[in-house]
Parts: sequence; C-alpha cells; structure tokens
Amino acid sequence: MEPKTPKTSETVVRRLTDYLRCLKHAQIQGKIYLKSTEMAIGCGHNPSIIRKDLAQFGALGLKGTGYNIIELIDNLNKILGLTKARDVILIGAGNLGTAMIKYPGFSSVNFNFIAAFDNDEKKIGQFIGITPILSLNELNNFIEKQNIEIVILSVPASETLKIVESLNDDYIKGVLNFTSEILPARKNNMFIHNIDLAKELEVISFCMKNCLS
Amino acid sequence: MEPKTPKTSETVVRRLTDYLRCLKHAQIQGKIYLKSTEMAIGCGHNPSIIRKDLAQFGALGLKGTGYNIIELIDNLNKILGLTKARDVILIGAGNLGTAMIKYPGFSSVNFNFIAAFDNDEKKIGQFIGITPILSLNELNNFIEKQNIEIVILSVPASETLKIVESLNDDYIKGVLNFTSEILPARKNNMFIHNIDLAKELEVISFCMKNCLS
DNA sequence: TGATGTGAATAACTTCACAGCG
DNA sequence: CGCTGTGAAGTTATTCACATCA
Repeated sequence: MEPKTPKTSETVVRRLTDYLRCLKHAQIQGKIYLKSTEMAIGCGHNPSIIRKDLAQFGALGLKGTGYNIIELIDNLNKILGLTKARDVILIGAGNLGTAMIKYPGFSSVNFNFIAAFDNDEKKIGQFIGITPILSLNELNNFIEKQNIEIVILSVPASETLKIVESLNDDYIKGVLNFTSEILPARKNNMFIHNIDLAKELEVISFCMKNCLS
Repeated sequence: MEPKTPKTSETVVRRLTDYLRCLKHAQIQGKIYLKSTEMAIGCGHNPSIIRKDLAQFGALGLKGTGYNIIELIDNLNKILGLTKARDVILIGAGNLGTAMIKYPGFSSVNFNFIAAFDNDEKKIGQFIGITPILSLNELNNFIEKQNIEIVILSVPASETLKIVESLNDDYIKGVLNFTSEILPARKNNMFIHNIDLAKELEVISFCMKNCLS
C-alpha cells in the first residue's frame, strides 16, 4: 500500500526519522512488531504523538499488536523519499568533509557521495575511501553532466556565499550547509539547511546553566 | 544590568543563538544598533517573536532606535552561560573529532578543547592543533583532576554506550553525542544532546520530495 | 484483551496590532 | 515619528481519553 503524504510539518518529519532509527534498531534485535509505547521509550517521544504521526499516512498499525517493523520501515522510507538512491557531492574536502563521507550513519540513508570538490592542488586526484576529489573548477560541469541535486558544503566560512551563489540551481535543489556562515533557508530554487555545530554547544551551555529539560 | 532568566524553552534558546550570530555579524560591519526587523532578515525569524524573546529578559531595546549591539551580545552571552570559559574534552580523535576541534565556529563560543582521548596507540601523544591526544585509560582520571563538565563524543557507534556509562557523572554534566547511536536525553545526571548528521539528509530528502517550505 | 486511531481538551508557540516611550 | 514591549487573537502542536477493531 502506497502511503498517503498529507501536508506535513518539519517537526513531524524530524520525528519520523527518529521512528525510523528506532525501528531499525528493533529489527536488528530480531523483533517483528513494535508498539507505540516501545517506540516511545526508544526515541523519547510520547506514544500518542507517535500514533498520530503515523496514522496520518494511513492505518499502518495492527490493533492489539503494534506496527509491523519491516512494513513500517518501508513506508517511512517512501514517505521520506529515501527509496531511490541519490547521488550527492561534497564541496570542501577538509576534516569535516572527510568525516561526512566516512560517517557510518549515512549508509542507512540512500545517499552516494560520488565526488568531492576542493581547490587544494594536493588533494585533487586523491580519494576519500572510494570518492574521488576533483577540482572546484569542474564543479558545475560535473553537476550538469551527472544531474546532481544535493550538495554538502564544508568549506571555510569566507568562501561559502560565493560558492552557493555559483551553484547552478537548475540542477541543485538542496544544500546542507556545515560551514559557520548562516544562509537563508531558500535561495533561488534551493532548499538550504544550515547545520551550525556551535549552536549545539551554546544550547548545552544554557541547559547546564538553567537545568532545562 | 543583569538579565532576568525566566523559564525558557529550548525553542527560544535556539533562536537566541541565532540572534547572537546575527548581532556579531552586524557588529563586524561596524553597526551600533540593530532593529528587530533587521535581525529578522538576518536570521529568518519574525520581528515580533524576536522582540518577545528578548523582552522576557528585561527591556533590552531602545524604543525608536533598536537594540544596542554590544549590550545585547553581552546580555545574550550571560543568558546562555557563555561568559566564563569552559574546558571541554573530545572523546574519539577521528576525522569528525578532529574537525570539531578545528571548527572555526567554536572559537566564538567560550569552549576550550583541552584534551582529546582515543585508544589508538598511534594517535596517543600526538596533537590536534594544540590539543594533546591522550589514552582513553586516563579519561576519568583526567576528568576528575581537571574538573571537566562537558564531553564531545565522536567514537564508533558500537563504543558509544559503554563510554557514556563509564563517565563519572559527578563531574560530567553535558554530553554532545555525534555518534550515530542515539542516547536518551538524560542519563544519570548528564544532559545528552544527540546530533544525528544523517537526520539532516533525511529531512532535506523529504523537503525535496514534498516541496516543504 | 490490548493495541491502534482519533476527536476533544489542553498547552505551547507565533503573529497581530497597537499603546507607550525615547 | 519609529521603534520596542505586550496583551489579545490566532495558529500549531501535544496530550488525554476512549471508541474501535484484530
């Protein structure tokens, strides 16, 4: 059964990804069904909202039993658009970029890092794992030839804006920005997500000072 | 004037960090005052909520003029608990950990990475910048001697739980978890923040599929 | 019986609109 | 006059409580 996709807020989408992880975890442990209460413990959300989130995509659970894990993983993958593999590229092959390519959590997501780009002559021609490092000069050429839609940015903050503006937005639809330069959420046709690592330190600092949560 | 600190939700705290970045940006450009409408453009929040967020800490703005940038930065630093420098340690000196220590965005936050820990003999004794890499065996000893309160975790997922459980929570109050293993938000006395890099890819995947905002 | 799915109730958050002050 | 600060209104999100179905 194809899941319905009603208008869904980002809040809900973020929870869906938590459910997905929780389900995979349970699957590895050999479970077949998972109840909303069990998911709640695993991912820190209220059982009620878990049921509500899932219910909006059609009746995915079995009353009295819970949710079939394989089926629900499959449905969530469809809902999140993770069923077909996507080619993504990395811009900036420094420590952070290298870490991203090697990050084991990405393997579950269906994203292939097919190339990295850098302007450091020493890096160009090298590989990160199996991913080749190419020259930034070839960037848009590559994007157009390979039909790339998603870019992961980890260059120095000072270069961020220039690079984003140079991206061909007939092709690029999503940018994950790991630089410390904050960009608007939409630019031309591109969705931009800013991931500010310093923010998390600031939040934890506040939590510790004020005993939040 | 010491800012009041009423009960503040994490939602608000996250916005405060956005204001802070926005203010610093304006400060570099030589501005003295910033209006809520200008901040709104810079950080993507509604001017109204910016004023409301700030107002709850006392009257921080000048009617007709806006907010004094230096003063407000100072106040936000106090509110977020960023005024006094904190020593933090890194556990796991791989690519991601190395990237964290070198991440330029962290310099604005008052966090000093005073040591990294790893169990790779080849790394122990080396330095990341000026940060020494020590043996994991010395971890709790070091924590107790140096009175460490914050830990940044970037070890393989399989080791995460074991390490977190071994931490002495008489000292450690906050954990930033960059591994792909998800931990509960509270464990013993520790605040834990899970930063799941794969989640951002999943969210952007959904956005692209459904044209969410 | 024991779980989901769901309307109703509650709570949290955001926007509006404007009084009031510099 | 132009901004902030803020009550009121509006919106979104969460929890509760229970009917419903395997």
